Amino acid sequence: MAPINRDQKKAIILNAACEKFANNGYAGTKIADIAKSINLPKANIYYYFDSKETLYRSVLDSFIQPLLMATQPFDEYDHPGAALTDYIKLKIQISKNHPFASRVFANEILHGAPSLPKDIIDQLTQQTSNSTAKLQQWIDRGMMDNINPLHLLFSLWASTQTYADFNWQICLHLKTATISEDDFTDATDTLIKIVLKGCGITAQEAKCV
Amino acid sequence: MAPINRDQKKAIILNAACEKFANNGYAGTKIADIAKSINLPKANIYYYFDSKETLYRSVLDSFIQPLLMATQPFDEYDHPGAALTDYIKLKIQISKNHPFASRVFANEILHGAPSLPKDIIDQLTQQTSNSTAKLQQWIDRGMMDNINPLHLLFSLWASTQTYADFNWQICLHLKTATISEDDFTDATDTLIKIVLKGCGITAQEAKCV
DNA sequence: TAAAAACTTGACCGAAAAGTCAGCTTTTAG
DNA sequence: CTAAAAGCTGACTTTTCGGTCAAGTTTTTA
Repeated sequence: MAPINRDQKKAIILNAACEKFANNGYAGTKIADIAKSINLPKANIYYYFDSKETLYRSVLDSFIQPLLMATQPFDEYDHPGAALTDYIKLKIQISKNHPFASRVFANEILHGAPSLPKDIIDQLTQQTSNSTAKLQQWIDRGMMDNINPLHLLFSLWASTQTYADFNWQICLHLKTATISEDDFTDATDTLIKIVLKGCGITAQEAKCV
Repeated sequence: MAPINRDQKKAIILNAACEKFANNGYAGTKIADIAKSINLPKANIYYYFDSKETLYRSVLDSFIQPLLMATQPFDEYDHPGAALTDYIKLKIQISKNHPFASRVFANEILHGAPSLPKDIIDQLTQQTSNSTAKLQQWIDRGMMDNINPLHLLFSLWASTQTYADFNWQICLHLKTATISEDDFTDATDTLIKIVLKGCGITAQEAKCV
């Protein structure tokens, strides 16, 4: 018989929980449903996770790492075209690769982040400060138009995350059951085109992700 | 004693419900909490609304009208600059004026629109078709760059709604308790600037809302 | 191979919350 | 003025669901 490792099994439960939390929210999700979706008795879930809250927090936690990675282009490049191009690509990749976790996180923010640990909030705040500082620097050096950096970021977050968060709506209008590879490419290209030109960024030399 | 009008009282309950649903989601909201927030006994809520589901549906319903109004600029103008300028202004106004209902609606979409009536979905689909057709027309007439109209709309929706939906996050980074009038102005101006220039739209003659 | 450790689960418990209702008060109609 | 209609609510019922546990089985260890 396949020797199931404890961490592997926790990961299986975590994945199932992630999808359920994404589809139904925290309060709308029953532990029994998570269990049933992977053919486990409810009590078995409790052998691996202390409580519903712990399980939910673990799901949130699993998304923090990818989330924090995305700002890398702002550190890596000293050119707004390169940085924004890669940033948009990365953020849309996250929507594509973590559709459920993205929605759990979105749901969390939507409701005022009641379960988001303070240290994570601090890290996100710090990152945003760094990114806006970098943008302001580029503006000051005449490398891009005088665009409010924070509101630019808000737009980028919203426009990229929307492909995960409001997946239902996207699929409705794209008349498809799931967003295709091509659609993600279209989304990325369109956004990059609008944002670079819209910010008056000319030469770009992105490395491409 | 003040003669309580039935519709007025229903509206009061609806407002209270809207805020609670926005903050806690459908499953996370207790009828007793809605009642307590306006100092009514729970049973009184049930005198005006058959069930929690009915009340929730009514909240959703109340947001459909403002939502459908927003596309007016696409019918009213035959110039992408004018239309997009007013559209962005209108959409951000909605985030400002209906912060709770916006979030209830966002939550509904986030979870795959389980309670959205089919006829509303059809209306939204139809509107989107009209808007993208208009955009395509402007592109064909050389009035703007060849931008994928649907993805442009997705970005506009996301970027404008984010001020209501992810209000917590916006306030966190703006370091404020509530988004100020000036912040909304900044948001609007920034978005309009990026989008018009980003779409290669030159002359604009918006009426301003 | 035996004892300990790890894992599994059906049955149960208690709290929470949706929804009901009988009986009350207030308002309205004639 | 009175009877009916409308409005109100405390107390109750019912169901659902998070969480527990005792009694197992399987795996590991020595």
